[in-house]
Amino acid sequence: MALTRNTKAQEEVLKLMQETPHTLTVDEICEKIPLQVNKTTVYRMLERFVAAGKVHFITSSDGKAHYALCTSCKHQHTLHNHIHFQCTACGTVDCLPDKVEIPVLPGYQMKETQFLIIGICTKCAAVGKE
Amino acid sequence: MALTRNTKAQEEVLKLMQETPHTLTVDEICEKIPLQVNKTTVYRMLERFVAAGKVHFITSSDGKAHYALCTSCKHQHTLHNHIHFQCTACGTVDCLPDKVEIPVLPGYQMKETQFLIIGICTKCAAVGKE
DNA sequence: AATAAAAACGCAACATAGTTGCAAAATATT
DNA sequence: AATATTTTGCAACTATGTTGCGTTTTTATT
Ligand SMILES: [Zn+2]
Ligand SMILES: [Zn+2]
Ligand SMILES: [Zn+2]
Ligand SMILES: [Zn+2]
Repeated sequence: MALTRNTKAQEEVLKLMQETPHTLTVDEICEKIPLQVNKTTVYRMLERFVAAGKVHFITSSDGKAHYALCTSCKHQHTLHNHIHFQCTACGTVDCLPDKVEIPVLPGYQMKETQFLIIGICTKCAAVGKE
Repeated sequence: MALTRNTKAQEEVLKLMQETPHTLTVDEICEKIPLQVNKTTVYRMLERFVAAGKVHFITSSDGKAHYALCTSCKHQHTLHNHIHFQCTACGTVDCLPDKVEIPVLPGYQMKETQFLIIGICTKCAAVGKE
């Protein structure tokens, strides 16, 4: 399932995601985008991006979906073995360059992976020490 | 924050969790428990269990919380480095014995970890091959 | 056993994230 | 320009989880 049409809304969302150094929730996208776009539209758009392998998402511990462009995962679209860090102080969720060794699980069929570490990010930790 | 009082409801929930080989959601607990317990009560109960280090939870990719007793994590209550497997066929989420090497992240303060692999579990994969 | 304090519970109302159906608008194709 | 298909907006809805508050249960004290 690939993207078939170019729209202003899609362009804007992709541009915002390229310019943002961390993951974004649907609400954040709706807020920060210069164009007014309905949340349902953003949900369905992201669904298409994920299906096309352009975007992946990580579910934070409180159950919200955070979306990011697929940059380090050119070949394996589904098995994202990089780590995500959720900061409980500033609320951001980041894609980290650090990767995890995915173990072999005989008998299981892996489709997707989500590695999440929760804590205080470097910025917030630095502020705390001042 | 430790448990201070024993109640029928808490006993039943712990017993159910001990007897169940996979994680449980709050709704599943409310359904399967022989005693009628309000969902708010179960939520608060699990919150206490988690704070006491008796229980941990994993958030599935669709944002639901799945709870399990802490068995393999006697010492480090928060950093659960075992893997969780979410089956998209039967919906179950399991604690697997397989563990992940948690990388060192300089500058970050880790509090909690959630490692999730999504796919088809051994049981459902076997059924598919018949 | 009666009393009192604290913890746990139930209920209703609420908050939020995400979904669905359908009609309208935008895009690509002829 | 006409047509077919994709994408969008809206409103209503579902589901998970939370909050406030009054009541009940548990436990400790008298
Ligand atoms: Zn932070
Ligand atoms: Zn990522
Ligand atoms: Zn299964
Ligand atoms: Zn577990």
